[in-house]
Amino acid sequence: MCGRYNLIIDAEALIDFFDIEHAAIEEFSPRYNISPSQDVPIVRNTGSGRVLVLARWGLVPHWSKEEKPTFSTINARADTVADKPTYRDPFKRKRCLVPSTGFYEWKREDDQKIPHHIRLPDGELFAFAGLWDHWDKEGAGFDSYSIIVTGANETMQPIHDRMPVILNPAQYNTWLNNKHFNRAQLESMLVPYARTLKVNPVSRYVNNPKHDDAGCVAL
DNA sequence: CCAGACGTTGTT
DNA sequence: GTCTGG
DNA sequence: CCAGACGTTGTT
DNA sequence: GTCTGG
Repeated sequence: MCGRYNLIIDAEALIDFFDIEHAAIEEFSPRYNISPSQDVPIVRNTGSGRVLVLARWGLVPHWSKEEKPTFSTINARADTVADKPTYRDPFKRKRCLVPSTGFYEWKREDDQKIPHHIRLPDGELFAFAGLWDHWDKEGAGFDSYSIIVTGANETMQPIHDRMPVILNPAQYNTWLNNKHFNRAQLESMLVPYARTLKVNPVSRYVNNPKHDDAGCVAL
């Protein structure tokens, strides 16, 4: 599972790394502690280039009567994403990239839960495989998204048995091509990350969603 | 047919 | 214990 | 994911 | 909107 992550980078680097055609966000400050329900940058493909937009973490299906779903949609299981009513259509036509520089998982030890920060070897930018949808009510709509999760890879195993799907840059175009749907090809991308990750225990400071500074990635 | 769910994880 | 808010 | 609330009425 | 359960 993935219920908290960070995006410690400035807008310029984000736009550069993801080859963004149009950035539909006013401004962006590095985020150390992104929580569900918050508006966060995601990358979508419009057909004429990639756009960076703000979307709410926790996918609200277009058919939802309420502005908030009555069930958790922050994550979608890789093995059922093609079949679940909430994710089936987004999987076909509304795939997105969710930029990140690291995520947090809580390791259970006895009766304690110790937060860990997981990132790429050099803390570089990467992307989770995501799905989005648009909810609208009398013109007042918004975009929201979910992060796809799968089993843990070798590095993650000691911490937690699940992890978010991390895509490689070589896969971005195929994942974002919402005009072409090949279920088997797309599902083959939703696997545990093949490379080694860096895992560090951090202070419980990160536990509080109100905290959003460098203290979140320190011990 | 209509009503009600639509999700994930962890724990018992 | 369980739900809501961030 | 964790933190924090979890309730009602009447009065200012 | 669409599927499942009754």
